[in-house]
Amino acid sequence: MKKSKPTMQDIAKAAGVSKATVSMVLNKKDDCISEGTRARILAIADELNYIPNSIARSLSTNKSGTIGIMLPDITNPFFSQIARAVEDAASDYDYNVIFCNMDNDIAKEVKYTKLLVSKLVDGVIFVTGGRSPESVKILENNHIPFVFVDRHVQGFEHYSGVYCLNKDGSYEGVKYLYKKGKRKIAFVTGDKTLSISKLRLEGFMESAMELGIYREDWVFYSDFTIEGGRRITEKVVATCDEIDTIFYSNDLMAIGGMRTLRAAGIRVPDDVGVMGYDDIAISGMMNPALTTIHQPIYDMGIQSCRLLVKHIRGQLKKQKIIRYAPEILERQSI
Amino acid sequence: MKKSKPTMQDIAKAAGVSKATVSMVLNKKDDCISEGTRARILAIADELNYIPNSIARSLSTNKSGTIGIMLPDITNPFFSQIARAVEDAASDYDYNVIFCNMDNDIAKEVKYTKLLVSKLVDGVIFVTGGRSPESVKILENNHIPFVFVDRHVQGFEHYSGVYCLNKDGSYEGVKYLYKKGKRKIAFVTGDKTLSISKLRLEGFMESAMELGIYREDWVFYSDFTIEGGRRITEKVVATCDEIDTIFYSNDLMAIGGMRTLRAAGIRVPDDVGVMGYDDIAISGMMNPALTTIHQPIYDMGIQSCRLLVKHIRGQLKKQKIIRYAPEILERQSI
DNA sequence: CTGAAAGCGCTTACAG
DNA sequence: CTGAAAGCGCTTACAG
Repeated sequence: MKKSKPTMQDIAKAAGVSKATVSMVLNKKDDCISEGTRARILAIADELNYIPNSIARSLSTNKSGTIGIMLPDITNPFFSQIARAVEDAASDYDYNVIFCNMDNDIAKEVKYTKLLVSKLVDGVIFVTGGRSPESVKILENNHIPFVFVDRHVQGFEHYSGVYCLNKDGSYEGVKYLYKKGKRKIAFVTGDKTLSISKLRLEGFMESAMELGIYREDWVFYSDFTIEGGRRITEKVVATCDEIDTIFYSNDLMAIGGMRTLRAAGIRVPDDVGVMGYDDIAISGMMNPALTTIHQPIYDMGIQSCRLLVKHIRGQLKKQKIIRYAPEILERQSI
Repeated sequence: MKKSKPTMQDIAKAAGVSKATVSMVLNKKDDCISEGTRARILAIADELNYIPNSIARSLSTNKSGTIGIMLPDITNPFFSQIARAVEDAASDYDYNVIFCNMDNDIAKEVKYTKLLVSKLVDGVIFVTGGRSPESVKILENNHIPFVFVDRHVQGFEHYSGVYCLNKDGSYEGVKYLYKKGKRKIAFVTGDKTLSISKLRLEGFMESAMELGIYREDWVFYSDFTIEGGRRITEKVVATCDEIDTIFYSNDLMAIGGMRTLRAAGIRVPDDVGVMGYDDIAISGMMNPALTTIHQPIYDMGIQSCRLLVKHIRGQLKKQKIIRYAPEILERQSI
């Protein structure tokens, strides 16, 4: 029942050595410490339930042992999956992870970035295609390594990141739909300022044009949420009743959309087919199960963290970009 | 282009004052600093893009400004919702949050707890009804405040926590089903070692017995995941074809279960009704939309963080428990 | 094989 | 109104 946490000093006193010696054995830099001293120190540390003060450690070493992950919203299954992967990988390297919900809000982004800098995070995973390069610049000025996942910040295309080829996904998606006999395809894209929105739209347009089925008035804009999907689908239903397929550029919108279609008495896939993008965990549970573009979300998270750790350790001379290929996952909504 | 982060010393030198003075103005404890000095210091700090080193600050103040949240799996919508709420509330108080995925693994739990202690977290939100009190004891020994959410650790029932009355939920749920004409109800409970599993089962049993519809062989055990729901549902379908309802003790299992029922050609709600528990965000999007027991998940998260902060600030003399009442949310699966 | 000492960047009484 | 000094709990050359 000691009033406060034991320190190295306490152990040192009890063992009759200096705290330098204690530090060495506790950090396994004890090549040259006698077996007896080491055993004694270890025993005392154990008995005292000693837990090192890593804040003090950080102050000397200038490393915090924590990384940050900045994402739009942990509640979105896509991001929680990434966060999970990052944390799993980080944990293997003995890093903790601080998460920050940005909500696509630049002010929040900057505020959090500064907080992470002040906490001396060793690196950050950036999963928010902020319209503003400000936060990234702050990181750079403070020499904190970062890697993008899924989406990058404008002007930082060549920095380290892990992506899944977005343009290819929607490009191939349209081809698949065409092969399935679909000719009247509406496309719903997300937040215009995001690189992934643009890329997915580009892929759609290119493919649809090549096949001669592109119609400008069948392209709709919404945001990447269930609510966004519901809202825009009402509009799609109201404005064009001749379409045979809705291709949503993420699963969350597709899920919201299917709900709206159902409420409107439109059957999926009989009356209209629905295609998603991402393949979040829940998509296979929908009724009908959602046909979508699969991305290896978990793997992307793992790789991003490994990449980050390499940067932190200085094992990478230059920026590195990892690209995955998306795959069409056929289920029942087409 | 300075090689390393500017410190208070740098500002002090540039302003021709001591770092004590700089510290005071930057921390707004500047009642007695002349307007001129303050302005000068602020201007220099701004020009240098000074970001305080909060690690150093922590070492002096013995507070880290971060809290930890320990949960089973951030990928589970229930927990990501809590995590989101906690982070929102924490952010209002200028706390960062570190999240840890426990996976119901005691070894991980203990490891993470020590890590959080070593990082000097100011408090922790504990959302994992660990079978073992070990982690909680470590927290206690190190005088780190914690509050439970949703589930508590055995033997710590009287510690601060935020709960939704679990027994009441399933108790009322059965009554509701009975009122709907259901008499042959199978109940699927989760991990036996968790307090919420026991409580929900108790509520079910009590209610079913009162109504004279309890059948021991209609109680099934699985775990709180989609996969767990799928697996157990196969068994339910195989062993009893006379049941008219399956009451799952969380939504994730119900969602998995509906998938299995569909695959088996069993229609919901026509052939068998399905009832969930939790009301996670996705439940309303299912087809049929899931009838479930609503819990105010987000609010619970917010309250837990506020409670924690009060503990941290020493504004609470004793432990405090907040209880919410669950509500039946009628949708279409019954 | 081990200790004394300086330093990491702050905060906080205490003086003046 | 402001500065000098000690201290937070570690790590890390450097001596011996």
